[in-house]
Amino acid sequence: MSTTDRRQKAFAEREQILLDGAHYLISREGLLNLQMHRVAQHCDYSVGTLYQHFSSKEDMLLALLTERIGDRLGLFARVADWDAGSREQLVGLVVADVIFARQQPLFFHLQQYLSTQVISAAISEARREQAMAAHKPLADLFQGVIVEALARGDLPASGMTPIQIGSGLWALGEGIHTLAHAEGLMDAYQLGRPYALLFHHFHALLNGLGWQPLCDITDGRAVRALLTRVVTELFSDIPPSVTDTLFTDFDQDSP
Amino acid sequence: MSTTDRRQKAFAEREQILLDGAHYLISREGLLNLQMHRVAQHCDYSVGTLYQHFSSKEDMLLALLTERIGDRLGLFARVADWDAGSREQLVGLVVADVIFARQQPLFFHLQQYLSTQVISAAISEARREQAMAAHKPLADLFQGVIVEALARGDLPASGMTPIQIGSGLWALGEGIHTLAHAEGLMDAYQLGRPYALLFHHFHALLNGLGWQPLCDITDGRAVRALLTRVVTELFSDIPPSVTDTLFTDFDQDSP
DNA sequence: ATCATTTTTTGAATCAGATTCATTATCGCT
DNA sequence: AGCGATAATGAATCTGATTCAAAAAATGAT
Repeated sequence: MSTTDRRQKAFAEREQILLDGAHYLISREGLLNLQMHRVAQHCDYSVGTLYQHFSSKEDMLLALLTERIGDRLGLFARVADWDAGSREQLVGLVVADVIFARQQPLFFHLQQYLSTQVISAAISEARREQAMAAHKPLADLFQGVIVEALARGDLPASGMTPIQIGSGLWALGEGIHTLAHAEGLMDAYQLGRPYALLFHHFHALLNGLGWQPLCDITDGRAVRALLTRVVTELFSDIPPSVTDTLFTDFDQDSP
Repeated sequence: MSTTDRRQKAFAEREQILLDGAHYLISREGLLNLQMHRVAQHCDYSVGTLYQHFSSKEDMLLALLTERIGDRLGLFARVADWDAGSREQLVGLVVADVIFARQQPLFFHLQQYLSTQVISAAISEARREQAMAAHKPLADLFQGVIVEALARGDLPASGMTPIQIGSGLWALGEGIHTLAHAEGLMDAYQLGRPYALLFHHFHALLNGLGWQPLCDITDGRAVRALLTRVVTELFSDIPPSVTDTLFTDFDQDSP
């Protein structure tokens, strides 16, 4: 067994090296220009070895994506451990999401690329399951906030499951990311900073779901005050250049 | 120049033939298996001729996508001509969107595929502008409903532009499409029919924005009644198998 | 109608880059 | 050291998009 163990460990280590190499190359030359033989070359392994780890290029990219989910979860976990109301926590999750989107734009490009039917066809079942499993804690965490809101009575009971309730909120965030990343769209329609819009609509949706305490969305200052609180209490270590995106645009000078 | 005119016309006609051929092949063998030489072959032209029309495969696919926007607009236009309140009209637009998504799943796959940064790099500027321009009437129509709602006082004025108000609604729809199309996601989290969820959250968001008249989202019957009205008044010609998706799931047996 | 000129079409050849697999090297063991 | 077993290698293969030199067709002046 010892032999097998050692081998497995070495194998896992090498996989890490390969993924790091791929990440490095993408960050230097872009996703579009990533070539398998260059990854192998960069890591001083042969192409064949690369294919010992990944069944295809797409498979490798999904592994890269899956790796990052941990970082995302780290940001989310801060929110879960935070002593605050369920509504604040949700806003905290959205802030975490936006911070992550800014810190790791590659993650979103990969996600977008790999979830395309055309591309996802080339991914092995095992790798897909691994990705699903890695997402699980994240979904659980999100669901946990909703379950607790129901338990506390912040949110009126309905016939819907917590996940169904959450799906709208999730979809809204996902949709804003899509708009934000769509080439030329933001400029064409002068949408300003998409993430400022996100918070506005997020609160509107929460209000519409009857999530207590309600928030006056016409009061831009109140919305911003909550964001500031989230940032100072949870994300004070994140560079301001990243958290800046959160702060407004369209209602900068409202009362 | 009669000669030039005639040539241009013939050229445009051939482009149509090529696009139809591509569409036919995709519908038979899937987007994944589309090959340029097969398109040429199928239409009895040479590969070189194909490239006279499209600068790359992706360019051709965007042309195919752009072509369909007209169909989408057709569904949307019915709603714009409909004599109803602004809130009903918005729901009508969402219904149109969902019908289109079911009728032309290829549209969404293409949209998803082509908006990927990796892929969109291979598209000519001219084609991109053409696609943008084709989208314009659709955006205008959507914006028109919001402008009128503001004018009628159905929606409280805020510092936001109509498009900014609409962006949340649009993002929600876009996000639900994304979830609906993500491989395995709906099953993994038992979300049921995504489009039933969409209407629930859509009304919640409208309520949260203060869009009059408010709708009691706990009353599943009322939500469904409005959908039925939209379908019978605007989309009675659409096969029930398509409009079925609209009708719920999670609150089927609520009071 | 003929022919020189321009424009269009053609498809075999090229090219890029992912993937394979026969060969070579390494390992663990006796 | 020698013997399988296991892993690594990278040149060769394969797929499929794209190009471009040559052939064909259209134009229009004589």
